[in-house]
Amino acid sequence: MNEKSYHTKQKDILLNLFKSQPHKCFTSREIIEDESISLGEATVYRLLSQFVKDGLIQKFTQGKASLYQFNHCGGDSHFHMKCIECGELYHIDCPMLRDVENHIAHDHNFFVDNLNTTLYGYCKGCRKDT
Amino acid sequence: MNEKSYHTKQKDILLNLFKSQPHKCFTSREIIEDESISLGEATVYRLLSQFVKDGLIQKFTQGKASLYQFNHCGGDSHFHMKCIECGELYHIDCPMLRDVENHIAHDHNFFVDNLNTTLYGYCKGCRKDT
DNA sequence: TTGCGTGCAAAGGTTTTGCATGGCA
DNA sequence: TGCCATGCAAAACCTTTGCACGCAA
Repeated sequence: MNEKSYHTKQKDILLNLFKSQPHKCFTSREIIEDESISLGEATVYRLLSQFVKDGLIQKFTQGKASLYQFNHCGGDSHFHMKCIECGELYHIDCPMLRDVENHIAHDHNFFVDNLNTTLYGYCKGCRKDT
Repeated sequence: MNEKSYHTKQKDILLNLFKSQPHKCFTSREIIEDESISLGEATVYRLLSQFVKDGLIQKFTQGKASLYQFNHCGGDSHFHMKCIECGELYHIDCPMLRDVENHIAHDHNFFVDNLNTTLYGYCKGCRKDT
């Protein structure tokens, strides 16, 4: 809107972090503790929510902590899968899952928001422990 | 599996709360502050995560707070979908979703645990607000 | 110069953990 | 009687807020 916004060094630094690893999900902690960045805690949170609002990055909540990721392509449709055992987060971008979304929408009248959805389960390495 | 577990008064009290309002979502705070229950804070959290693990209740993370709700359906295989807008929980049991599980397992090496997975999105009635 | 942005510290809220006691089997 | 469960308090986290100073325009 008509918000006055300054262009600061900190904004560049943080945005470049996301751009440098556009497929990586960052936790706020990870960013705050990054020595090569060294931004104030409050600043990180303020910039993150600002970026989210501006559509530069995406936020999704996973349990207690939030994850942030560069938004490479506006409506990029992919799912997240989190391993219950090791905690690793996986991305899956596959045409079949789009079909699933459509199927659920048409046959079950539910419109999945894959940005807010995380599939839980076990990854290849952790499966044996089940 | 070979976990020793005692049957306690507190477990009954908490489980009965969920059973008494099987469609209601409770926040941890709500439960802790319920005078008629009066369970210790730590106990509530411990029992909640225990119930979740046992499949007795389901946990949803919506924004900051976690929500807990009775899980009517024992261990059978189907997915849950929760409307972000109205909070209603839907069940979906459809052969296609089994195919999806298999697909993810075979082609993406991830083994979805549908008991712990909830799809978030908008139901038919709430979709217009999106 | 103006006033937004930053960083520090403190506050606020949720969940976890340590430890002594209580209660089930 | 063993040993898990409970409850209290403290700790551990994540995130927000207040405030003085710094810095962009």
